[in-house]
Amino acid sequence: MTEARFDETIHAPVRLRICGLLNKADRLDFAVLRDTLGISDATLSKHIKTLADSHYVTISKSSSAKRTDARRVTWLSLSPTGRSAFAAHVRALQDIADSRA
Amino acid sequence: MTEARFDETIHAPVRLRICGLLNKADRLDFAVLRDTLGISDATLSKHIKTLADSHYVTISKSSSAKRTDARRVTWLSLSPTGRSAFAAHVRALQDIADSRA
DNA sequence: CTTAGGCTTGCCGCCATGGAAAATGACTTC
DNA sequence: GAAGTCATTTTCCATGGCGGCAAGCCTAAG
Repeated sequence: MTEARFDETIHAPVRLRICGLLNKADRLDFAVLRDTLGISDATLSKHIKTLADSHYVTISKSSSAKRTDARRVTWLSLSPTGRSAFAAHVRALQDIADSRA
Repeated sequence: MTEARFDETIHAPVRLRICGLLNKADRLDFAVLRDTLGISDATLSKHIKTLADSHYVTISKSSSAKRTDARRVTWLSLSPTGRSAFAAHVRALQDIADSRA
């Protein structure tokens, strides 16, 4: 069981939600995430970059099928490292909520 | 049972910890809280003000006992409103952790 | 009146955040 | 293969939070 560890990078509201969503889904499409969060392309892109720089999120772009209307999709997912960090952060939050920290 | 409600004011790391601590203890001395959090007087004072402005925290200063070494103490505590808000915020965090939000 | 303790405020630098708009990159099309 | 599209990414810029130092205040004690 991972140690509780408060993570400033994850704590920011938008990034916390991103991690929560990615933690449940195996992966999510950039556009879907952006709409779910109700933020702009630019904003999501920057938060994803922040998380990717910490190796918490991985990005993979579908080369797309040859045929016309096949959208190009950017898939986002939490890396194992990201899952651990998120779990540790959640634990830190629980400790705070219970006033154990 | 209160609704889950994400509260930006409470979410800031230092304030989240302040609320967590005050939520458990009935009230805490300014100095103790400052040392527990490991921050400066100024910083704690400003965060407390922020919370007080939202009516989450109440401040009461002991007039002190007449006798000499009786320290003047500033007691801080979570108001009922503050407790509800904190509980609601914690619930919002749980929802995010479980990806229900 | 002067001190001293203890919180509060003003000041200032620094970094985070968000969106609009310009810039990219990777296909499609003609 | 030049031009167009679409889906992000970056740049630019304005706004606002945060922290500490130092000065200010207030209250109680000399």
